[in-house]
Amino acid sequence: MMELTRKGDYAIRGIIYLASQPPNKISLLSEIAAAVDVPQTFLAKIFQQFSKTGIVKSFRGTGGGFLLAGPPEDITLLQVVEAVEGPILPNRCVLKAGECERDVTCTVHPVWHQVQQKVRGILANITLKDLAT
Amino acid sequence: MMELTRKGDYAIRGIIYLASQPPNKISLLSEIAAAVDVPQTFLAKIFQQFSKTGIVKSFRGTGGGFLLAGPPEDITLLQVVEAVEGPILPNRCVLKAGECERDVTCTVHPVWHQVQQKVRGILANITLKDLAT
DNA sequence: ATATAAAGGGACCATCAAAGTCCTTTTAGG
DNA sequence: CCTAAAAGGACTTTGATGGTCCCTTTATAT
Repeated sequence: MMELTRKGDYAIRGIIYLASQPPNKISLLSEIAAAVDVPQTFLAKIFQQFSKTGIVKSFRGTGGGFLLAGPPEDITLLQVVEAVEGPILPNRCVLKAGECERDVTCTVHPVWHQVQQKVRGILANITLKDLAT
Repeated sequence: MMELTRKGDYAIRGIIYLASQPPNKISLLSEIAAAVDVPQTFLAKIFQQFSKTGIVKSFRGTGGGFLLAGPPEDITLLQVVEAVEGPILPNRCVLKAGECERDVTCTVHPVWHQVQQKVRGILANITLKDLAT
């Protein structure tokens, strides 16, 4: 359980590639996809999400491509993962009150909350600088 | 991401019910299913897994049913979750070397390992006694 | 011995999200 | 205005999740 999806996996690989490039070097999607061995069309979707959440910048047309939106040390693994996988919610009832019918009496609730906090803490402490080669 | 499946959710509810019963009181599957509001046939599968991993004892025939295999304070949430959901593996490459093509060079690997350790630690610290009402 | 009450187990089905493809549109440069 | 890129929508495929059904085994009670 608690497995990262393939999408998350690809996302991390792709953005680490970006982070490993010389600063301001624009990378083509085709280039990234080939380098990290991910289907280009699928990676495209992933980078669109990156672009929307603002952790990468994209440029269209000739000479276009992708660029990290900030220095690698400012982008955390948490941001990357949550950008494509959504928020980290070990159990449906962790955040959204009301989603858990057993709401008030749920003794397990605080445990999942603790898990969530710990995991987010770990991921928030790792930056792309730590991960880039 | 990192969501518990419904199976895991049901499993926890079911076993907490057991843990909340008087010691040595045998509970029927039908009774548990009704109490925790889970389809009985589905819960049956879950308790079969519990039975296999040895955290509950089952008795067949008239007067049969289920019983916690030990005192609630000896059964951890980790055992319960892993019994039905399998081991906690945030990323495919965490445990099984070789499953990760990028093996040796994978800088993310240690991060997932850390996540795994923390989560297991939290869950291993919670027993059914803590959770039962 | 036989009827009955339970769990065990296998096969099966439905639904939904993950994973991936394809095609058209928009944007920018040469 | 042609070409190179990303953006975006629609679609398909695949597999896991969630769940049902039915038959078998085991045990008890009459």
